[in-house]
Formats: sequence, C-alpha cells, structure tokens
Amino acid sequence: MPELPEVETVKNGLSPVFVGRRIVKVKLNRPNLRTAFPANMIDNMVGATCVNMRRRGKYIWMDLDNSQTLVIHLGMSGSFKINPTEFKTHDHVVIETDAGDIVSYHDPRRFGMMFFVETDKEHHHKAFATMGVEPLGNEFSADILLDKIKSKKMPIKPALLDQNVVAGIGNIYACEALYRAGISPLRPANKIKRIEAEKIVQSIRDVLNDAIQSGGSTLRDHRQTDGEMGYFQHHFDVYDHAGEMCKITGDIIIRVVQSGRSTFYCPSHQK
DNA sequence: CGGGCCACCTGGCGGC
DNA sequence: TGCCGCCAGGTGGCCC
Repeated sequence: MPELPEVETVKNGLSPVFVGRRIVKVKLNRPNLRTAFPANMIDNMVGATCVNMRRRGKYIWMDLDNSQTLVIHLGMSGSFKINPTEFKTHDHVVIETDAGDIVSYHDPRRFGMMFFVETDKEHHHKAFATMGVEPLGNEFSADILLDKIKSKKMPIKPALLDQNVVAGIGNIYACEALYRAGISPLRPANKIKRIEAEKIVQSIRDVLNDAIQSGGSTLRDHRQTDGEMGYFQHHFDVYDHAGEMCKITGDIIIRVVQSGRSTFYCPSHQK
C-alpha cells in the first residue's frame, strides 16, 4: 500500500506523539508479522525515550535514546491509529507513551516489518546498504538516474520499482510519474535519453510532492475523526483508470502486466 | 548478476 | 446469499 508519500505522512503524524516521549508499554498481539518480532522488542522499547523519527524510502526510523532505532515498514496493508476508540482484528502492536497516548499498528496482510538497527549504523543493514537516493533530496538527478539504469535492459517502469535505483517509488507513483513525463513504461531502461531522464526526475519529484500535500491534508482530516493514518485516497491520472480517457490525448488508458505488476498508461501520450 | 516468478497473507469485489 | 477466482500500494528468495 504505502509508498513514499504515505510513509512520509505517517511518520509526520506519529512524530508529535512519540518524539520526546517515553514508551511505557508495548503489547504484541501475535508473535510475528511476515517474520517474527525481534525477541528483545519489548525490552528495547519499554522505558526508552523516542528522540527522533525519520524516513528512508518506504521505511520509518524511530530513534530511541538507547542507541536502538526501531525500523518500521508498512508492507502493503500496514497503518497506524492514534488513540483508537476501539481495537480491531489485525491490530498487532499497541504502544503507549508516558503522555498517555496509545498508538496501534494494524496490518491485515502482515507484510509489514519491524526490526532494530543500531542508530547511525542503519546503512549496515541489507535493506539500506544499497538503497538508491531519496527522490526528494538534492542528490537525485538525471545523472544519478541514468547511471543507475544504464545497464538495465528491463523496461523503465519495473526499473523505477527497484529500491536500489531510487528510494520510495512504488507501483502507483511509478505509473503516475511516467505518465507525467510522457514516457512509455515499456521503454527499455538503458535506452532512456538524457532529456527524458530529466523529465522523469522532475515528474517523480512533482508527483511525490503533490501526494504528500494531499496526504497531509487527508491526515489532518482523519486525525479529527478517528486518528487513522496510512491509507489515503489520492487522485491518480492513470493508476487504476484502465478504460477511461486520458485527460491529455483523449485516448483510452490501458492496463498491462510487467514483472507481475499492473501498469497503467496512455499509449498515445507516453512514447 | 540480471530478471522473471513465486511465496508470503487477508480481504474486497465482481461474476455466476 | 454464497462461493470462487482474481486482484491488491511490497519485499525477498529461488532459479535460469
């Protein structure tokens, strides 16, 4: 489910609840998500104070004052709720702070992840050692992108899903960014020209920033009601719009499958 | 090693 | 209403 914009929004929503607060209770309602929770998870967290929350790609980093960073990934269906009015099936983790706030982690499919890394040694972990640059950071550029895809024969769309190419892009925003760039998702990655790479970089930045803006406003709305975060309704130009009209050319948006994932695009607008 | 395929899970939806 | 197949925003392991 959540790609960079959703993860950023969730992190921003959790920060005011956790940063500067001590964790007084952690309850695990089952032994695992996709894999087992760390054996020392409760000991690592209870009594520790959260000193910072960060995001890297689709991962949330919660820095504790005991040199441990809790790494959280929401998988396809993970979400958080602040001060829920009721607990539901699939609320797998419940965390309480010394301010009395309760935060529950809900994840029906259990593709999420939670594990620890030593703070400031995150890059030692396999997930981060080879991860691409942040697409909203200063380092992201056509040069970087071209360097990452120059030896990739696969189409550009699945290439953008590779977290080692650029961090945080998922199936929706890969489709949306290529639509905005006017580039066909079927184009071999190593055949992308420099001017096209520049368009892709700018489109990725734009679509992610737009989604974060939209997620931020959704978050404010949701927080007023039930505190739920992680599942936002955005407007998409092509994703899940197969059979509808492209707003630029008026032609029909189609769905194809690439590497087992749905791709949506307008063949006349995207060359 | 690149790249395709499958497994990991549950739930929602459309078709019959 | 119920059952069934298909689909889902991610990642990692296996295999060629």
